[in-house]
Formats: sequence, C-alpha cells, structure tokens
Amino acid sequence: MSAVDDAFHGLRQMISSGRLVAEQKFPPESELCDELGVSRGSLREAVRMLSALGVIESRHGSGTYVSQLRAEDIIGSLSLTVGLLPLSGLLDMYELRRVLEAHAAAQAAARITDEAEAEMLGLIAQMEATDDTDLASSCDARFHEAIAHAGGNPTLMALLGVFRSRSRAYQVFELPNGAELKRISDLGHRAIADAIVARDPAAASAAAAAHVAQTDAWLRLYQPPLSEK
Amino acid sequence: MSAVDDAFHGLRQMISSGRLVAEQKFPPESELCDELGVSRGSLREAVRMLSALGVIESRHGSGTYVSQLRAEDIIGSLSLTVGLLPLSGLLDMYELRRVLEAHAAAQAAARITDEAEAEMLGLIAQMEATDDTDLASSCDARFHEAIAHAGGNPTLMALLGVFRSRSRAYQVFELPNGAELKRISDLGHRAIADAIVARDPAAASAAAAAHVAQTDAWLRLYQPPLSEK
DNA sequence: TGCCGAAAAGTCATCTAACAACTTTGTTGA
DNA sequence: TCAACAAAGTTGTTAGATGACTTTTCGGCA
Repeated sequence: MSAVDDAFHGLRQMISSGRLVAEQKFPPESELCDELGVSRGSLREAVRMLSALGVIESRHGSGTYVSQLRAEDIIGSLSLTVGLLPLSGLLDMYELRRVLEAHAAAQAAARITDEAEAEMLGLIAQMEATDDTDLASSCDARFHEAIAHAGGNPTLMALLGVFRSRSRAYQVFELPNGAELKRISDLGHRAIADAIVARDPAAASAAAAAHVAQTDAWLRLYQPPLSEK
Repeated sequence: MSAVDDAFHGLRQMISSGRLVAEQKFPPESELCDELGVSRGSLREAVRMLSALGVIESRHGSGTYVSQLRAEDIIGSLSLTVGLLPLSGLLDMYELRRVLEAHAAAQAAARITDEAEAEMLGLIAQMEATDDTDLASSCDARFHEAIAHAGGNPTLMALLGVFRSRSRAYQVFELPNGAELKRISDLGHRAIADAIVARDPAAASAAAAAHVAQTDAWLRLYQPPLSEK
C-alpha cells in the first residue's frame, strides 16, 4: 500500500473507530506522521483528500479537526465536481432529480409551515413578475430550495442542491424562445405551489415531476449554452 | 486565495473549459507548477483532492489523466465517507433510500431482461436457503444490486450502492432474534421479486418501499452492532 | 525485415529540511 | 484588571534530492 493510502486509511480509521468524534481536533501533523509512519507531504495529501470529501477541516495556525459529519455536508462535496460531467451523462441525473423533487414536494405539502409557505409564494410572485433572466433564475433556484427545505430532510435538500447546481448552468431562458419557455415554467411552478398550499402531497408530487420532466425535455431538445460561471 | 486552492481551481478549469476532455492526459507536474504558479507540493495536494472526488486519476510513472467523468464514479466517491456518518444522521438517508429503491424496483419491473430476471431469482433462492449470515448478507446486497442494474440508470445504481454500503455495516442478522428478522426480510425480498416477475411496476415499487422501511425500523429499534470491516 | 531486450528518458511517489503565516497561549507592565 | 506584547504551537508553502514505475528509443540478432 502506498504512503498516502496508509495515511488516508489511518486518519479515516481514527474517526470510524470512535477515537475522534465530530468537531474534535487531530494531533499535530508531526505526531500523525510518526504514528502513521509517513512524511509530512504524504500526510498532507491524505488530509486534503478527506477535506475535499467534507470529512475533516484544516485551520491555518490552529489545527486539523473532524468536521460536523453531517450527511448534507458530505453530499454537498459533490457540487465541486458535478459541473464537470458532460451533458451526455446528465440525463440519468434528471431521472433522479424528477423522483426526488417529487418526493420533496410531497413532503413539503405535508409539512410546510405558514411562514415557509409565505416565503415560497413571495418567490413565485417575484419570479412571475420579472423579465430579467438572471433574477428569474435566482428566484427559480430559491423557490426549489424553499420547497426542499420545507420537506424537512437536509440530506435530500443537499442532494437536490447538487443536481440543481448542474442544471442551473444551462441557461434555458437565454434561448431565442426563452420568454415562451419561461411562461411555461412559471405555470409549472404555480402548479406546484398551489398543490402545496392545498396541502395535497399527491398533487404536489405530480406537479413537481412534471416540471422537472419539462426542463429535462428542453435540455435534450435545445442543448442550451453553458454559463461561464 | 491559497496556493492549493489556486491549483485546484486551475486544474478544474482545464476540464470545465474543455481544454482537456475525459481520458486525456495532463501536462507533467513540473509544467503545471509553472503554469499555475505553485510548488509541486501544493499542486500534488490539489491533484489528490480531485482524485478523491473521482475527477482525475494519477498513474505512477505514466501521467495524470482526466477520469472517464461518469456520474456513477463521481457519486461513488461518497462511499469512502458515508461510513463515517453517525447513526443519528443516517435516518434521513433511509428516507431517500426508500424512495430510490422503490423507483429502481419499478423501473426494473418495466425493463428487466429474462437473463437478469433469472439471475435475480437465483440470488433470492440462495438467500432463502442459507442460514449463514455472511452469505445471506452477500446475497442480499447482490439481489438489490441486480434490481438497480436492471433499472437501467447507472447513476441511480451508484447512489443506491452508496446508501447500501452504509446499511450493510449494520449486521441486523447477528442480533439475538436475527433468524426471525431474516425470515421477514426474505418475505420482503420475495414480494419484490414476484412483482418484478409479474412486470408490475406499482407493486414492485410498493414492495421495495416496504422492505426498506422495515430495515429502517429495525435499525431504529435495535441499533445493531457495527461490523469491523 | 522483423522482433526482442536493454538502455534511456519521462513521470509520478516519497522524503527531508527550512521558512512563512496564522492562531493560541502566556507574560509583562501599567 | 486589562491591554499590549512576546513566545510557543500549528498549518501553509517552497525547494531539492532520490526512488519507483512506465514509456520510448535504439541496438543487436535471427
């Protein structure tokens, strides 16, 4: 086994064995090097790997710590990379997004609070009123986030955030017929919101699935330009 | 911005900009250091991060390459870390697993081939016949894998694999009443298989959801021991 | 000519040593 | 008691040298 792998598994085991729990501080690098039998360079490479995966966290001048170990943080680490997937491999993800958005919408319909509902309605009103594509995109994202949040499952919310971060890069509304598409999209949003307001999970689920399927179809059909961001 | 971050974003951008595509080789480390303006140590830390995330791949003596950039590989990188999540943060994941297994089972019922069906039935027969908990666990995993595979969405299959890798660490069948639990579990599997054989997506979906919910309930109730693996 | 093996070049892997940058702790002095 | 400063501790970065593995090149031989 290579030195970096040794260090990686050693660090990982310190957490899985329960020797270190969430938020706790690792020994300094020099001690870890002795214990794991690798040089500082190799150890640091292993630390970076776990840090990229959202498991640990280095603070300059202070130390290296176990993260909070929340599922949503670990899933969120995917957002660093989903943007690199080619469009071809993306359609499977849309199938997942459709299923998960439908579930989140259904849960939201069952659980949403009055304040969250008011926020959601405010976003959708703003979205319908504007012609600015940037503002519309932003409201779109926040609208879906609000629903996922109301669903009450942070892990699901993180996963949907990852999928959406990829979809958002495709600027459907910038297409020649973008205004027409936005109008249809607004109708889809409104159907979801109405179902949630009516506290009807089945209707919310169906509306959300239809909305995602629609976006998916546009993506396949027009293959819109990628945003620079 | 720190040196490692510079290198990380530089490498990432080489891919997102299209300068390098899947399977293509990066320039040697020395050139990358010059171009990105960082030392070799920092560059290597950035490379390790992207490699942990499944985006690039270093081959000793040969070079550093962009990965195949398949969604399933990038999602699969989570399996390195989900095992570290505390049990408390795991129940949200079971909700997701329930939804996704249900979808996969429905898709399998709609799409499965005769050969895949035969394999699935072989696994379930073997599982029902044995008392060996290790063999049963292995068949259990492969049974669910076969269904996910038959569902035809590699991304979904990878995601379910991640969730299952975590569940499998809990050895429900090792509990005092493990034999009883296994019998119930076998019935759940049989219900899923029957629905798939009958090409009935709705029934398959319901059976799969029920099965996952059952496992979830056992986990909450008994909090079984973690495997050492 | 064609092929095989050895040598050479190219590349990543690892280690050591040193210094820089930042944070935390301890101490001093008013 | 508190503020400012000093010291110690820790991670961040760089440089150079050596090892290990892969690929290419080239010479020898049938």
